[in-house]
Amino acid sequence: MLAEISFPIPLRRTFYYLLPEEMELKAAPGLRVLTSFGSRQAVGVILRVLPEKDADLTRFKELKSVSRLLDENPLFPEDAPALAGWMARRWGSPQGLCLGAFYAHSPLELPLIGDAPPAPPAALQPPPGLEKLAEALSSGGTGAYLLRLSDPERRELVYPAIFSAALGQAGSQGLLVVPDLNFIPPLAAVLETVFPGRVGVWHARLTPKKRAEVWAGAFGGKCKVVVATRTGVFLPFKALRLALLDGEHEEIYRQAEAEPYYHAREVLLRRMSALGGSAVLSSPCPSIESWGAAASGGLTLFDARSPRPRGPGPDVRVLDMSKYPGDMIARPLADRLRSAVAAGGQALVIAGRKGYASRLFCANCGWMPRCPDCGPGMTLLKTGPGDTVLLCRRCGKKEPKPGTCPKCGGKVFRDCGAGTQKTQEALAKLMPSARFARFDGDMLRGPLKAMRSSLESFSKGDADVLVGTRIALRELGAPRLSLAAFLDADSDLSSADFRASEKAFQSFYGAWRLLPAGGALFIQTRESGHYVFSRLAEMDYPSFADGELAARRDFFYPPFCHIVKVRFASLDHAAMAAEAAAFLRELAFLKSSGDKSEVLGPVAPTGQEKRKFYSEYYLVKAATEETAALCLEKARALPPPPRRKALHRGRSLRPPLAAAAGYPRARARKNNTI
DNA sequence: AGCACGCCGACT
DNA sequence: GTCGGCGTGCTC
Repeated sequence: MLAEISFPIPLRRTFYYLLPEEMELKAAPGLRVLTSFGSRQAVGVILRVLPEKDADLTRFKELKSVSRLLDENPLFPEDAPALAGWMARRWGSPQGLCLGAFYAHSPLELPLIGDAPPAPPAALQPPPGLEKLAEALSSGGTGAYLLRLSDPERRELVYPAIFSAALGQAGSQGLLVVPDLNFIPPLAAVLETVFPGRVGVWHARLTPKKRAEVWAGAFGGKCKVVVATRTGVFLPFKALRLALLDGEHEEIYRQAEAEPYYHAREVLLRRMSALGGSAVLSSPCPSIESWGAAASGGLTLFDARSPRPRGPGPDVRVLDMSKYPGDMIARPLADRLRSAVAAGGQALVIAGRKGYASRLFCANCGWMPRCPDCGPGMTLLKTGPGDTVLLCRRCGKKEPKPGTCPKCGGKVFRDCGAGTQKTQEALAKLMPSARFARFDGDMLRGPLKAMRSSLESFSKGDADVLVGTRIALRELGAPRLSLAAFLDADSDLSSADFRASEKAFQSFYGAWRLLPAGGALFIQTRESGHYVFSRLAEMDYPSFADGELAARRDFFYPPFCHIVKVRFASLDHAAMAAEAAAFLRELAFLKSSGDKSEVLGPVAPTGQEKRKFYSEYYLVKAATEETAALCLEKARALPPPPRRKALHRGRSLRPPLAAAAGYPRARARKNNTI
């Protein structure tokens, strides 16, 4: 008998190994094996056990034998190979890497499973409005729910009650996935009161010893609940009954930087459905995908916002920056900032993303160039030293920088858009005596201590002003917050991402929720006519989400289609064009498919003709998941153009360029959700 | 991914 | 003369 084995390597192939006779009966899909692989030993996972006659072995001179069977039972009762296969098709990564995500932390020798004490959880009264959800979860069975919470603080009340209701059965386990490392300690602490001594935490910064311990706790059942970051969706559980995804709209759940690509929300839903357990997606402002799923019945919506008689909420003011040409901080905001801080309040200032392309405007009248083809404001792009052009981030159109303002004839232009540092300097000038703290994306990467101390200085009240990027929002607890301001909402809105409006609204909404009734939310923009602002006044998320969903339907975007982004890159422009043309020929079948599937592009996002490196991408909007997967396969199967060895001679090219030199390689990946 | 092999420049 | 950097090819 043979075993078809998958290894955690970036290869889209599996390998056949001979099964020694004594393993023939024990071998089964989902079990790990130790084998010799090339010149080393490697752990792989059996996908299939098959007789020799069923495999095409003509290409091999000899078959190696499996050296050791590592497991007696699959680590994942939900069939990890099937889930990994689905992931591989859905996001286009090699199945071996997808499977590798599940098995990555499994020890060679599985831990002995001790008997877990069958302590019943402390029975908690479900919070008002959630009795039905608690009832549904406690009755067992399969379910997928969308939970709308009002304040972040309520999570610590609601989540323990939900887990308490769902995990009444002895041996059943729960998983709580959070978007941020900093959320783990407080949530683990409140769960600890329900399941004393049986709460594990899981994240990338665990020490090896702790990691092994929690892994074993989840696997063996000692952990009743694990509180985890994104990678927790791949943990093995003995009897997982409930998985709760906190902040389900957060972008962090999408892994797009390294293979395997995946979206933790979808993996979790799929996994719980395979297991026959329940999944709860929680957010104060659900993703439009989940909102759509709730509308179509895929998710059951529970609204658990506390009925708070807020009266008039915080003041929302959209400042049209074309009225304040040249100002980084408009006068009304500056005044309010000063008075808020003088009165002992705290202010949160959200700067545009660090390093984001800036916008050009006339210093005299505030006129701002817009894309003549599709409308949004154009961003400034440096093409060389002292050389800039205007770029539309939506369609990729480029325009020369105007010499004079077409509206007023002014000759002086300024650009806006500033990072957190520059912003802090400007604010310090405005309020010389204020104490500042800063929080941007870099701090998530840096040492935990630095991150915590920066946030704590604000949450404890030591700092008056926190300057940060959008991510500072979800980190925040601020006792005396009375003002929040977005200095440059346009950097979000002019993004090419079809999710731009959704993300912008979620940010505004997130800041608004942090504010007390007398507080104020300021938004600076040069796009005050943009439709997200028309819905800001009432801060009614459902009405925004309904409108957004309708727009997605009209313009055929997710969740109504599946998007495949295919990028071409090469040093050789002609070769790239040829490859792209070949790709478009392959996709000709879309037109005759009779559905709404279509191809957009090409878009050259960096688009610099003068550079020696070219790239462009296409967006395939596929009507079904299967069509999307097919397009992904077609892109991948494109014949590689002839290699040009000459380029590899002499001094070496750095890897990305080296890859581009030989192959104008097509890289494709699926980037929609649900 | 990892690992070996082979080609060249560099250094005891 | 070897050492080692990296480009290239292979893994049942």
